Amino acid sequence: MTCVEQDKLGQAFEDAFEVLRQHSTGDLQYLPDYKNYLALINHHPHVKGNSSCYGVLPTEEPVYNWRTVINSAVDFYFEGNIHQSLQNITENQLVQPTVLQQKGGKGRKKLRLFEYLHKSLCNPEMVSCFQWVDITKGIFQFVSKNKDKLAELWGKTKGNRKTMTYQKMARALRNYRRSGEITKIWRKLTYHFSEAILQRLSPSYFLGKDIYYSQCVQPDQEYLSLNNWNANYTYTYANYHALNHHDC
DNA sequence: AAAGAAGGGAAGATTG
DNA sequence: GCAATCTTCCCTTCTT
Repeated sequence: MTCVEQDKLGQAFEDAFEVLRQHSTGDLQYLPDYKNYLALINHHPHVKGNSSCYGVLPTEEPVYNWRTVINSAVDFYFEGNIHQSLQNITENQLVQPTVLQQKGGKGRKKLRLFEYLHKSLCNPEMVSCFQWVDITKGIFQFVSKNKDKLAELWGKTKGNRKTMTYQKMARALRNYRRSGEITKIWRKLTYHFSEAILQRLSPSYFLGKDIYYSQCVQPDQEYLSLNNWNANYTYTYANYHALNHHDC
């Protein structure tokens, strides 16, 4: 991203915030998120968000939701990206290679549901099915409309006889409560990876990075209205993840 | 009232 | 054979 382009994006944000200032009901305490977002882009100019990610998501938030404004700005800047719906993704892109990973060279281990979910959460193609709410705390949320699609893919990955549904997958998730690997939190369709699972599955370099917000969403906010932000956020993270891996 | 989401008991299936 | 890990079915309760 050149300086001129950064200026343009910055200007788009400023314009968007000016609109927000004129219409909001005082939600501007979240301005630091915008700054962090810019910091990420500035610090890693080859990483950029993809506005197309949120084309498939529900748009039920108020017009002047601050995140909507931010995303509008990003969308404006990155215009030209083409919406890629779930229908356009081939099955090969979505279905993970069947089961099994090597473990220390001693035999194979079955792919577990939480591993599949965590892996899929880092796949930008899956934002229409579920997404991070707070990536550093391991909180994620299913998208009501496409949650069964994700379950179906999980079922296919496992090679189940019958079609997997969200209801059945949620039953498996409830079983995780006993082991504590994944717990349900009070929000609709929202779950939480345990610290131990996160440490096991998350890239270690990620956990220490302060460019990621310690909290994407304030507790009293409506998670369901954050799809746009999270879609872009997830996509940006995925790019960052890939590039970091490459750099290392 | 209806639909969706959530919780859980119980039995079955698969796998290491 | 056994334990772990789901999967499947079904019922109830709660929320929107």
